[in-house]
Amino acid sequence: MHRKEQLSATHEMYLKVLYRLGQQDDVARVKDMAKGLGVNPGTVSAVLKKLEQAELVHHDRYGSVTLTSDGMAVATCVIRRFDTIKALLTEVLGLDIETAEVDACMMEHAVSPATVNRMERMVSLVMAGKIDLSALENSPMPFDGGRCCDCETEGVCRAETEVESELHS
Amino acid sequence: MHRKEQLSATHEMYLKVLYRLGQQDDVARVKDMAKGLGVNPGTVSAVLKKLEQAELVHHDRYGSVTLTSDGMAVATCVIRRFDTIKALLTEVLGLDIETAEVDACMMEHAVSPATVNRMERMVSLVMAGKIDLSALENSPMPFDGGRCCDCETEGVCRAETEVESELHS
DNA sequence: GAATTTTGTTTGACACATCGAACTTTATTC
DNA sequence: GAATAAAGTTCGATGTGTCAAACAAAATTC
Repeated sequence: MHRKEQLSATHEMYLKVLYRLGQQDDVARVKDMAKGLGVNPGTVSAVLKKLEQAELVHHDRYGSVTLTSDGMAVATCVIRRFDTIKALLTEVLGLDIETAEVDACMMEHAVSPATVNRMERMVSLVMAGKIDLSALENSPMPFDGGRCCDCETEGVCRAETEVESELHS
Repeated sequence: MHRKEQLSATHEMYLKVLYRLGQQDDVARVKDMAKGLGVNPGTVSAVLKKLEQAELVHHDRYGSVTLTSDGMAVATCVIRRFDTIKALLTEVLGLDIETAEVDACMMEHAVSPATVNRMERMVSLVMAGKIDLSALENSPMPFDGGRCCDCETEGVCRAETEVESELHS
């Protein structure tokens, strides 16, 4: 995998959704991708064209869409990032699953390999009971008034524009 | 701070850079922002226009640029996110500062308030010595061959397109 | 197997963030 | 204070990701 030019977050999402669709149903359709991405079918057509040029998918006109092996490699990489971040947020930091999924879906496009590796390591040690996080459970939430981000109860404010489009999972 | 429509990552970056410039020099100039963002001055002019409409900055034509109080609130929020994520990556996960800064700069636009709060809590407990991470230091890196992301030694591969433009700090 | 419905594509438009180049203001220098 | 330099703005263009609407192909139904 020596893909020099970084893929956009968008392209990564398309590949991820495609991968997931391939897992549940056997074939993926434009319609399903559009639904999964919360996006217009016309948009999917357009993006698929680029993805095909990059040899990440192939797509029979009016037919099904599948990942190439390169596309598959990228997709599994993105999914690994997602899973790792989600696990970190839930298992280590104690966030609820919904918030964790929304955030992981945005963060998955922003982490370097080194970071993912460290996160993964942390998660596995915590889950193996080798790191004691009881201090975290008992500590109070940080709260000091004036900060715009202190709205833990509202939780998903940053994500709420995102929620209706079902990009995440 | 009830800002319903989410700001773009770009706008957040502009505000953050502006804040930092305001700290070191007293006045911020378009030139400085352009430099700090790795972007053309014309672009700064254009974006500033939007930011001014959103009442996040004011900008005297051909003159200096300053944050409004709303802009200041957003900027400090973004910076808090950056600092928190950076601290998590270095203090908790043990990443080097360079990688942590690059990643934090991308992730700062992708985390919900709830997540930042949890991260902050975690960081402060670790730094206060209330959580023992020695298991992490001694554990081997995850490595299982076929994965595209297993390139810890190259570290910043995902970020390297980003590095030359000095967006991060 | 013709009509209808569903699915997919194309087209034209838009917003965003960007550039480079032409132009305008402001600042500096002589 | 006129000439020059530096900083800022505007303009036209580009690429990306998106939409809605018009159109085309495939699938379903009768």
